[in-house]
Amino acid sequence: MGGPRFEPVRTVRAYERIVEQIEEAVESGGLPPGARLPSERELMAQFGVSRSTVREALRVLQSRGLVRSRPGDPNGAEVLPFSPAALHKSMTTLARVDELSLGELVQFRMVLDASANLLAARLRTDAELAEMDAAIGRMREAVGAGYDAFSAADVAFHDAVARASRNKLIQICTDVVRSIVLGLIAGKIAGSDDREALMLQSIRHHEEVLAAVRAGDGPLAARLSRRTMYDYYVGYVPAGERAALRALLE
Amino acid sequence: MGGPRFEPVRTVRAYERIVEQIEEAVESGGLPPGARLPSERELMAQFGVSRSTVREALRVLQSRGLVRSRPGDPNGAEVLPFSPAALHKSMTTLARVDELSLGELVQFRMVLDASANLLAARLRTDAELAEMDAAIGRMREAVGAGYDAFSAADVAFHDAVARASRNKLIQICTDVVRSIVLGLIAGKIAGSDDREALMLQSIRHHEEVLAAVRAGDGPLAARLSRRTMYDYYVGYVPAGERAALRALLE
DNA sequence: CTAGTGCACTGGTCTGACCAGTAGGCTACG
DNA sequence: CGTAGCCTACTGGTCAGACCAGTGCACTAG
Repeated sequence: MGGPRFEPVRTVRAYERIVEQIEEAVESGGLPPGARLPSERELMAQFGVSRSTVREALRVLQSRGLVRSRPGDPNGAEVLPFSPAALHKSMTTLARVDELSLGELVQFRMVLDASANLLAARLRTDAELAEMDAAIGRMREAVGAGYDAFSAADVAFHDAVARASRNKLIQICTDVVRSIVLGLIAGKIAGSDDREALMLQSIRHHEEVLAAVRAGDGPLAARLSRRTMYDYYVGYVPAGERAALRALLE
Repeated sequence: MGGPRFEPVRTVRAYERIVEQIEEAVESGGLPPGARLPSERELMAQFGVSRSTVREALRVLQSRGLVRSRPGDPNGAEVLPFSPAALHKSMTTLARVDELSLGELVQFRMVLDASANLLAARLRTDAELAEMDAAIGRMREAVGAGYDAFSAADVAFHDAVARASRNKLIQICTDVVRSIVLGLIAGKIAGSDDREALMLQSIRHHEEVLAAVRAGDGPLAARLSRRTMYDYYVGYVPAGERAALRALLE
């Protein structure tokens, strides 16, 4: 030992260098959302590579949701505002390939929603309370109108709570995980016979949660929200996984 | 209104179709990790497109962490086991471009870690307890040895807790968010004067958390873990954001 | 039996071309 | 003078064919 410690050289593809440079420019704010990249032919001159290489770099950036290109657009690729689409994609992949069970997903939603409620109870504004109230109103109206309308109102309620938590990470993860869960149980719902009873129960539960948030009782709101979600989804979760969900209920 | 509702046609790029097909094969298990894709020249025959198109598709799949290709490999691209690398990448991007503050990240870690502890207290095995114990032991040894060793032991402890929660989503998000947080505060640490005091306090806190987990008291473990993390990171969080963190402490 | 050498093949990159789109200027018509 | 429509100069999407450096494997010479 001793002497100079050599480290293995990592050959870096040309297109990767391009990705890095553009990514850096976007993330540092040098290329704000809405800005345009030069055209591919221009980029190939600036980077001193061929168009194939430029295009491979753009494909990567595009798959990460950083830019979008449109054929014929004389302005070149457009820098996009961040969207959790890439996050969503990778989490969906995770759910599909890595045996992520419905139980784990619901459990994670319980964790997120409970935390959102805990924070919302302390930080919510009157406008946000009104928003939650309105969402519950729409849930009530949608009982006879079918699952889609009901689910949309339900989503709106939880979104309002997540926003009131003031934590973007909670908002985004809530959004991503929820859409995966809804995708997994889609189709298993329409056939349910006691659907209306479940809706009415869910509305009652949401009202209790909202009351706790309004009263500023975070721990209570968190506990109630876990219970609400458990009752709403437990029917879709395999019996063997339900114990793990119950572990989150005091 | 009425009549047939037309929806805008979405032109689908050729490379996107290829991505979809291969993605589907990977996610459905038709191409398990370790399997090899045909070579690019073979793929271009199978899909009936040019090599550039095949390559753009492979770049996308590669940036999503599904496959890896290596020049000269006579077997073609390799299908990878899922790794949260893509998740990590998009969350890092989120943190950089979307003004994700350190406060939000730490708050999210508190949520995740508390939930992991809550679950771990109910589900942990003796082996996992031993692992946590060993990690605290390494933290103790590392007090004099510098921040890196201490931090590594600390990470090991939280990883053990996350694994004991039996929820992969919690494990992965914990891992991703932690590395972002550590990246953000890297460098602000070495200079700290009261570093050793902070370490000793942290060890004491971890011991209390472990005791609660061992006793099976989930709510207590959750509360203590939030406090532990708050005390450890509050010094790096801007004063204006600390109130939001305290909202998570009862 | 082994050490070494080719060879056939891989992915990475380049060149140059064609096509279908788009935007914006130009023209001819009202 | 105003506008509808065309024209052109671009764009990105795709293709074909080529070269190179690197790899694994079979074959061969010792």
